[in-house]
Amino acid sequence: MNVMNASPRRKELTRLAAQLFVQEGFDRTTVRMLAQEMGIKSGSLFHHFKDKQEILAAVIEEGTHNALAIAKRSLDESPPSPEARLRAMARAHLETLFTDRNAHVVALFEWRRLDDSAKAHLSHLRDAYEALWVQVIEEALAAGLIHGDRFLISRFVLGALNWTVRWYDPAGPRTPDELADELIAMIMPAR
Amino acid sequence: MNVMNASPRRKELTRLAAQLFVQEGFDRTTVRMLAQEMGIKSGSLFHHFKDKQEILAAVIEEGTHNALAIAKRSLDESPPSPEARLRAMARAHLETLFTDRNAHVVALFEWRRLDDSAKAHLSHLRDAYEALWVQVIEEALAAGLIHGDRFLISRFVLGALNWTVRWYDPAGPRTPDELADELIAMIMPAR
DNA sequence: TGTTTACACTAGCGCTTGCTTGGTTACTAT
DNA sequence: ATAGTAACCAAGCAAGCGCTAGTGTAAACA
Repeated sequence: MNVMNASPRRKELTRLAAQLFVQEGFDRTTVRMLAQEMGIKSGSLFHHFKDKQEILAAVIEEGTHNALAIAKRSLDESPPSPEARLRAMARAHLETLFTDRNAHVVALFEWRRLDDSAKAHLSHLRDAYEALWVQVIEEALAAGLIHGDRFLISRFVLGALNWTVRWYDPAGPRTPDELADELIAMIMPAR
Repeated sequence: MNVMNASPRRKELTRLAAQLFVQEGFDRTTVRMLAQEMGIKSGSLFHHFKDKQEILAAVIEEGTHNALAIAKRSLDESPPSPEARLRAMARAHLETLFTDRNAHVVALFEWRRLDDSAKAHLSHLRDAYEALWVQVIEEALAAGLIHGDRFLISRFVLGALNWTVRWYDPAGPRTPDELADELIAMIMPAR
């Protein structure tokens, strides 16, 4: 088995797996389906991954890692005003949600299928991402842009954003950035 | 097989199935697990339901039906002001989400497992429910309580509300009604 | 040149899955 | 008493599942 996590072949396989997991769901995706999609036989799969679980973990890790990187970069490049930073986070969230869509849908809806050790490892990444949100929202609260409980707000906002994968079509008339701006406008009393 | 949809035995079985589907997910719940939970043998299950799919459809139909009934009743009993009606819808949504929690979690996260004919049948119920939301939001827009695109707002709000099943604990310090009120406050500029 | 490594293959094991079959029991209506 | 029906059970089938064992091959390395 290949232990090097960043093998380019493995990365490509992870991408294909994410697509199948979204189409069929993790449980319904068989190792034979995965192998066929990758152009190999099912036995060969286990040269790259220890077991099926590990494929799932690789998909989710990849997606969450990217989300964290994009959010940090966006915040760094954003003007320092609380409103700009709030907008930057919302835009970054939708950007990563729809460029890396497959991985994120898997992360959102197949999280429970991870075994305990994978969950423990990955929840650190996820918590780091949520912490960015709470921080930006705290700044917005302090500036009087919004009102309410910071955890409640971050969860409502994340819920609204994550739910977009269920209905939003990036090929439609509205860009992800516009979508993010509309949400920010919705929760900001002041104009 | 029992064709009478409202057989009391079948209703009880549906309730138990909902619980297992939430715990394990639809795919991971085997007919043997379902049967054991119900105190019968796996073969006997197919006296009550044509196949495993039909159990899922029964769970989702029951939940969606209740949600629609509760929302309609809440609107009837609400004062006629747009703000009161908006608040009533949000409260009704969380009320049904957490009294009928199992059925709704299944409806939200196992919808894709339904076959096409079941989807077609049940999406009518769901559309009727969403239409109530769009209507109430239209009234709030007309009254100047909120601003923006009505479909966008209803989807953001429903997303935020539905996502609560992932983090909210009804046994915690906040009641569902308070939660609903906080969300309404978040999207209403005027105080 | 000989050895290792990466990657793929064939073949199939042991197990679980949804579902069917044929029959039994208890109750109810005639 | 008789017939009908709802609810259940024991047994098991055919298909599919994740995964393993053992082998082949070509490139990279010593």
